[in-house]
Amino acid sequence: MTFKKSIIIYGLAMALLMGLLKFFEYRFFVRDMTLELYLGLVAVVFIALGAWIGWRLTHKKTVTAVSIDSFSLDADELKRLGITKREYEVLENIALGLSNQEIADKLFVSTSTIKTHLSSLFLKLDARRRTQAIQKAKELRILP
Amino acid sequence: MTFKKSIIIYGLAMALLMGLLKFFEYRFFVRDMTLELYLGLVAVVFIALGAWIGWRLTHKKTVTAVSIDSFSLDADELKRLGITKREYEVLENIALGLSNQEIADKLFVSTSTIKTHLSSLFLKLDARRRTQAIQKAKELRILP
DNA sequence: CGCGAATTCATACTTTCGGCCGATTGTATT
DNA sequence: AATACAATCGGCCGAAAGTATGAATTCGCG
Repeated sequence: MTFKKSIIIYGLAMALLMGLLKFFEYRFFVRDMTLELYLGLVAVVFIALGAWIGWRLTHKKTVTAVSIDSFSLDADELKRLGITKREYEVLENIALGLSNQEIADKLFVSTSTIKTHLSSLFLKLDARRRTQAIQKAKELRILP
Repeated sequence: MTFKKSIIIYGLAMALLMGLLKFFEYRFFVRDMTLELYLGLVAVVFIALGAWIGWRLTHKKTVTAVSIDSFSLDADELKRLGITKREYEVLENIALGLSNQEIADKLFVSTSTIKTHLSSLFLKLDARRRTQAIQKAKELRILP
């Protein structure tokens, strides 16, 4: 459904571009436009199209996700805070209301490990309690 | 750091592309390659570059601003669950990440009272931990 | 007024959390 | 090889959270 639609849209866009190409080609021969300028125009147009396609392809999913829960993780914020994958997993799970033991079982590690990850998280989020960590994470938009 | 790196990478890619452009231009004049073929090549290359840039730019950091926090407290739900005013105040404050002591100070009562309210809340929300209570309250849309 | 619900508090007890150590392993990076 | 970091685990200890129980108030409402 969505895929077919995309194909059609991209096809139409391509056709339009090809038309533009021909148009410019015509002007090229008529007005003796310089080759460099012509190429520059083509390059700019196609780089824009490419960027647009890239954006569409990678943002399709995000857009639908947004309509569902209006949340998209900001990976930069995570990097800025130095929060690792494993730490983030623990963060997600305390936000679900799980205890250290439950998270340990879920992630197949010991509670000691969970505690270590939590301690790191508290440092990085400047929190003293798990509830505070959840709150701050939501403010920073790294949790829904 | 990462930003600067990106700039450099993009710059190098651009330079490379420009070199290719010149190379093809040269071949165009020498070998009398058809204009269409030349343009096609340019188009393909730049569309690829554009797609790549688009992918990089959007995949790196997912920024989604939209979310018109439309939260309206459902008083009916509170009544249905039998949650009292005071209990709800405590619920709000644990969601802010406060400790029992902090809530007690804020509401001018003792921690014993906070604990009592929390126990009632846990019963009514079917939770065993404050984090779980917060999670369930959000699911029930009685907390933003 | 009197009844029930809400709010308050306390004491004793168990469980969970969090801080503060230290340690090992594996994986990149240099 | 050396350095850095992520991920793992453990012990100890005090603080916080949560359970159970009982009881004293205050407040709304018929």
